Amino acid sequence: MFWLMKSEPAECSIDDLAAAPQATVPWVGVRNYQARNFMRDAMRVGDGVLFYHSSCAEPGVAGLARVASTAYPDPTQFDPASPYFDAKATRETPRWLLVDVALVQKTPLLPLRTMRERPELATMGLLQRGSRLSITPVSRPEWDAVLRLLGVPG
DNA sequence: GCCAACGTTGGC
DNA sequence: GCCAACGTTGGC
Repeated sequence: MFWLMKSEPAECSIDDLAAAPQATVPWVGVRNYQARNFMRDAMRVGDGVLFYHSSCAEPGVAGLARVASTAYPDPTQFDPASPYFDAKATRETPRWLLVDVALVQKTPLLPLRTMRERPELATMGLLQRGSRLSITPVSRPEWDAVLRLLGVPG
């Protein structure tokens, strides 16, 4: 399958991902059940990921990545010092899961503005009215269309 | 900073 | 189970 995953570049940009050990980061901080369930139930190692920059000057797809692990507990939920701390989570019954995400390649930015202009992308979850989900599935045709716009060979 | 849209919480 | 209040997201 294919996915779009939002990251605030102030938190973890595509360059931060590239600079991480083995160009891989644990996708910490997801605190939405639907997004968690995608990671827990539907993601498979090797799935393609559109790495999206959100809440920034130039929102858009900034690179390609892949799912690099199965789901496991997000350690930040147990850390009282973390902004992602969840007092109701315990190590015995963790509430939040994550997957590791590995860089495939940085790309030229495909701006959100451009994506909205493209009819072939109109079905993307990201572009639906009121959509806020930080992880959304991407269909094969949507994936192919994005790669074409990025100038990346499929 | 604004605000629309959505998710969560908690009283009842 | 309902639903109002509140908090968050995220583009603009």
